Amino acid sequence: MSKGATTRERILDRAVDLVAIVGFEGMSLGDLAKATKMSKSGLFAHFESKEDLLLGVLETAGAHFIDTVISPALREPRGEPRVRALLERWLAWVQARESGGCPFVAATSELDDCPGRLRDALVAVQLDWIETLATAARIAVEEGHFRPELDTRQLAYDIYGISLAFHFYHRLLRDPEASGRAADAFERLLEASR
Amino acid sequence: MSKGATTRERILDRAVDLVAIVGFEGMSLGDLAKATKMSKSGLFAHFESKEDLLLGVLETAGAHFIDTVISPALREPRGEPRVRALLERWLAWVQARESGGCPFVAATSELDDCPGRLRDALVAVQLDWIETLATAARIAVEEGHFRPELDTRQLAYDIYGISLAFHFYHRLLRDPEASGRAADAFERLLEASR
DNA sequence: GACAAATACGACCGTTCGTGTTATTTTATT
DNA sequence: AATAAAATAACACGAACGGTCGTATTTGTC
Repeated sequence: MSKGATTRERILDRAVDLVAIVGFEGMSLGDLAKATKMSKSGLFAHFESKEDLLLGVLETAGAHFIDTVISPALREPRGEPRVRALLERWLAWVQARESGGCPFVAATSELDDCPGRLRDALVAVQLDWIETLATAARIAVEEGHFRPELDTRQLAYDIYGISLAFHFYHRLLRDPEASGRAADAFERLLEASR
Repeated sequence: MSKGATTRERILDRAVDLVAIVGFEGMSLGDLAKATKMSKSGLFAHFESKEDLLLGVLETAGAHFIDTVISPALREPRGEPRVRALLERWLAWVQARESGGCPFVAATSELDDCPGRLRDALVAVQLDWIETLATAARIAVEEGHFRPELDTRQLAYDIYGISLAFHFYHRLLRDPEASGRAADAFERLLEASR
């Protein structure tokens, strides 16, 4: 791989962290230049525009998400264990970034009213995630772990809610019981799905 | 009331709407000046600093929230009807702002990593809301609508999650089934609480 | 109607924004 | 070692940022 591509990746990796902390709009090229110890122009030469850079950030974050949340969970046995792994990995994904939280959550509030490629990319990532949850649930039905008539897309919604509530309790309220609350809600949800 | 105070309120009202759309960091004094048809300096004379203005925005939004969500719900009969009203009013509060959504949700991602008066004010509003939910649930236990051993603070967490998932489904994904999903989740939650 | 206070304005400050252009350094190839 | 190419830096730009200031206009009081 060329040095340019390597540098580009390094920039995007730092940008993902920064975006999670200061938000999409909040991250300036100057900030990112300092964080990467590059000049603003040297950094910017790797991208056509700031929107292009931010698209790269979403892409990179998506790849990280797949690597650290989805792929490991998919290696768990089909059925309930896999569903369980998906939530647990997601919680860990949020907790691992002690400052910033989930970059997709951070991006949502800023982009939900701004039509464009950035918003589209974010929606695509979120739909993929929800689809992954629903599919894992459907497999759990097939495996006989969950009730046959279970609405798996509704289950995906429910898990999504538990995740978001955790994110807010943990990061805004700094509630030490956040993960306990999430676990409690999740166990009851699984129980009701069997 | 003096004319100055009236103008200040008018500014803050517009600012609440604007903040919900473009976010806390996203709203510039210039934008707000245009939205209020005032000069930037004439507008700014009503505030010590931008942080002071944003604190006013949080305060104003909090007052609106109490008027349109909490107070009407508290007029419902004690117990389950009141709990139900709280969620329904919250969903309506989000849907009413067709652009922007809930200003507190918008503010959270931007402020959760920025210690200061703004963050403190936001946390206070959210804690009040969660407290309100938990109290309504506790009353429902007293009234015999819910199980005596119900963990009412956990129920508040669960409702919080349903609300957030709705916000994201509705505003980011533009899912037309968002409110149906929320209703479904809520009914099951109530059922399990009885 | 005069006058003081309250309110709003336009012009402007220094800074930073995203984004070009141009020059210098680093890397790869011969 | 020389040279072409790639990568980075330096610098400049117009616009917008939060914020200040002196002045004009409106307002309420006598």
